[in-house]
Parts: sequence; C-alpha cells; structure tokens
Amino acid sequence: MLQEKSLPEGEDGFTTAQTAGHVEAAAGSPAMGVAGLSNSLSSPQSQDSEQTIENIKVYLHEKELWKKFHEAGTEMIITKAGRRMFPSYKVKVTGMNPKTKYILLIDIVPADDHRYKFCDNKWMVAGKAEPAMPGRLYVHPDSPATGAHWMRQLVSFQKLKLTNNHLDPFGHIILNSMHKYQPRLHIVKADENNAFGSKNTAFCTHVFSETAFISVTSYQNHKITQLKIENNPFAKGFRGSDDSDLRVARLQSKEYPVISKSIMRQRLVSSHPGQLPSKSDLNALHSSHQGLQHYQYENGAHMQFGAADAQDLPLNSFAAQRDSGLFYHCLKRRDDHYFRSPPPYDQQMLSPPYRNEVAPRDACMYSTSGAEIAGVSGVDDLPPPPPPLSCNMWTSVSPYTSYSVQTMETVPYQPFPTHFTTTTMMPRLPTIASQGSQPPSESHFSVYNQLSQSQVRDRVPSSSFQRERVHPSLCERKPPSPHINTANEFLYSQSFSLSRESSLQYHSGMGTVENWTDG
DNA sequence: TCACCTCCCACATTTGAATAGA
DNA sequence: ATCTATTCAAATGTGGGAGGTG
Repeated sequence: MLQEKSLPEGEDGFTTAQTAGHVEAAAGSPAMGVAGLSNSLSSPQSQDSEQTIENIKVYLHEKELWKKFHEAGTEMIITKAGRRMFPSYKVKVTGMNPKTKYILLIDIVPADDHRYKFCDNKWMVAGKAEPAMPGRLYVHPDSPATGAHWMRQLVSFQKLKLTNNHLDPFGHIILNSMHKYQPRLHIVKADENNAFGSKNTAFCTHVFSETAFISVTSYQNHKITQLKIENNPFAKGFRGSDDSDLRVARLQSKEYPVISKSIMRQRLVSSHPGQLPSKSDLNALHSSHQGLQHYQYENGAHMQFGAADAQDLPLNSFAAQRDSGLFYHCLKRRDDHYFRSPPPYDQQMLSPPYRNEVAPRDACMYSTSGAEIAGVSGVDDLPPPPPPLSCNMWTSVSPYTSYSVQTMETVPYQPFPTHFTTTTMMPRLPTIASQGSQPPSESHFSVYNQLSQSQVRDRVPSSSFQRERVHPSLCERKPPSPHINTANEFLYSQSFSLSRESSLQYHSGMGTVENWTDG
C-alpha cells in the first residue's frame, strides 16, 4: 500500500491537472496557453455514467515544493541501484466513478533531444541527446482499483525509482544522465465490464510541468542540493545540527541557498585551515554564493491532442517524436494467439528462483521497447500485424511543444509550461509505423516487480552484483501478490503495451522536424 | 585535464516484528 | 484472547566525497 494515510487539508497544496476542457494554468506558473488540450470525445461508456473519465481531476500534492524545485531547475539523482524521486510524485484524484476500476501509471518521457551540462550555474545544452532508453512504466501497485479507492487517499508514487543502468533488473525507470525528462500520469479505465482494450477504453493523461527534471548522477546546482536536504527527511543528516545556520539561510532563502554545515566545513576548512568557521564566515559564504539561476519561462506553449482519430493527432513535440515506447497502446484480446507476444506471462513471473517469494504488494514495471513491442509493426523487419490486433494510440500529449530543436550551445533551462491533461478514447490503428532503428531491448514486454536491492543481492552473487551489470535473466523476479498479479495479468492480457509513435504523425504536427534516429 | 560516473560512508528515517500493557 | 502502544533492530534512503573512467 503506497497510498498516504491521510488526505490533505483542502486542496491548497495541489496543482490541478484537469481533464478535457478544464485545463488550468498552475497557480504561480507563468501564464500560458495550455492550448488544445480539450478532447471533446465522449466514450460510449461514459454516456452511461455521470462520472466520465473526462471529469477526473488530478491535483499534484506538494505543489509549492515542486515549484520551489522547478524554479531552481529540478534535478533527480539516478543511480545504478535506482533512486527515488524527491519530491515524490503524489496526487489527489477526484471525479472518478467510485465503482469503476482504474489503472494509474506513470511514465517519464524525454523533454527534448538535448544533452545538458551545468555550466556557470546554468543548465546549458551540451549536445544531442543519447538514444532513448527502453520505455518503462511504473504502474501503481494498487492498480487496478476502484475509483473510490483512488479517491479515498493520496495516491503516492514515492517508490518509483530512477536508474541509469540500461540493464536494470529491478524494473526501475531507465533514464540517461544529464537529460531532461517529464513525468506523466496516466489513468486508464479498467473496469472489467468495460472490456479494456476495446474501442471503448478510455484513459486520460495528466502532466504537471513543475515535475519536469534533469537527471544527474550527482547534484550540479547547490540550490537543489539544499532544497533536497531541507525537505527530504532522509537527508536530515546533512542538515546543520542546530537551527542557526538553517535559520540564517532561511532568512536569506530568497536569494541564497542554504548551506549545510558539511558544505560550509568543506569550504571553510580549505580556505581557513585550522580555524573554525565564524558567523561572519557563514554570512560571507552565503553572500558569495552564486548558485541561483534565473530561468526563462516560455509562454504560449501550444498543445494539441486528444483527437478521436489517432492519426489526426498533431504530434507536435519532440517527446512525441522520440518517445520510443510511450505513445501507442497495443491492445489485444487475450486469446489473440497471433499476437506477437512477449514471453508467456508465467515464464516472466514464475521462473523458479523466485517462486517461493512472498511478494509484498509493490510496484510493477512494464518495459516497453519500441517497435518490436507486441503487435507493433516496425518499418523494417516486422510484418504487419493481423487485422484483429488492435493497436491503439496512446494519446500523444506532451508539454514540450515549446521546444524547438536547437543546436545552439547556450539554450537556457526552460521549465515546462504548466500542467495539462488530456483525455481520450483509445482509438484503433491498423498498423503503427515505427520510426528509426531502435536497438533491440531486453524484452518485448517485460513485467517487473520492483525488487529491493537486498532482495536481488540475496539472489545474485555479491561479486557479480557489485561489479557487473546484472542481466535481467539472471535476476529473479518475485511473483507478484495476488493483487498485483491481477493488475499485471489484466494489463498483460490486454496487451497493455506501448510503442513508438509514428514519425509521420509527428511530422504532421510540426513544421520542422529533425529526423530522430536512435543510432 | 576534465566532466561524469561508481562506490562506499555516515547519518537519518521507515518499517515491521517482538514485547508489554490494558 | 484481543487490541493497542511501545521498543528495537534491520532495511532503506540520503548527499558527500574519494577515486575511477573515458
């Protein structure tokens, strides 16, 4: 159970991402047109219910904290073993049908095709991005659950972990360091009566621009470091032992980041060997710190999405273009035997080494790997899927439309435009053309449960664990709890997978597009 | 030389089992 | 016997920093 135990008082602490036609700018965010987010489609299902998926509202918890980070240029540590996000992604959901089942999941998509570097206290473009990692989804471990369940409490994705290990066996979301990413929340209607995967299946996507971040292996911006130390309970050990330095820092927090004692010690010892830092030293340190950055907010980002026909979707974002695994849901009936299936579910989930594990209810990951994903026809080597296979397009929503592909060396960090939401039905697509040559990934469609580090370490020789990359096949996956099994099986049975979106569609939405190749 | 990454560390919180008390 | 509160240790999550790598 990852949900928070208490609901927040009121909704003050939340940023709202609303469904079609109700998109609002986040309070405090620069004015912008979150344009084109509306989706006038109404699901046939929804006509039977007053609470349609379009009515779902999502509020970002700890909006103010996210904004603090966002304004400084959020960085998220990624490690080989996986690192949690902080602030963690928590939302309050309203407007669901209490009896309908929903699946909540998160993906993290590239924001642009840049690699960044932190130079002169600013994030600058440092070149072209690395090829996208295999797309993975973090499905909330409670999924699927009723609307009443989701609305009862905060929905927390705090156990989501980020890694830079391309062969990550834990199911963590794989990212490239020094790249910019945007998390997205998807809510999929999963009512059994709704025949998920049918043309009636509805879902919506919620994006909070303030949750965008740059992935790093160590913090670059001292202000971010201090915000983490200040706000993350686990980092309390890096706070000053008394309140004085924090208090001093807080007094100046508008202009100067908080300097922890450890940092102060480190800096002052080098400049004043043998001397204890004085208060004036501290103040001088604060005064001389130049960690603050001023980012330009881009207004007028233009969003268009949510068309009934996926082929009409204007894929006007870089993320939409390059997001290798996240734009199509290829849905099939369980008994579609010709489905280009991933390894059988029982092979994935019940390989001998971990059959005996009693899995806590934990998050599961879905690895999506581009063109070769179930039923998605790659342009080069894959035959078109048989007609009964329905490949549905994941709504191509993206907050990154304001990014043009730039090659200049001095592109400032640009926070995303404010959050937006889209809802749509999952349209059917006969085939999906894949763009570029995505290198084969570790699996067609892998279902992971997150394993703790120790769990894997226990099963993998420590030497290999510590010194070598652990191949997924060597790493046991514990069987999911019955509840997770249900979710997994549900998703799996419905071929809930994602794939590359069509470059043509992207091109149709953008005036100028660089060909994106992963090579 | 430099930017970036990996590993290990100390310190803190979180979690869950064991125990005590009502 | 059951429930609740408390205690404690293990697991887990942090950023820092030394050293490695390309």
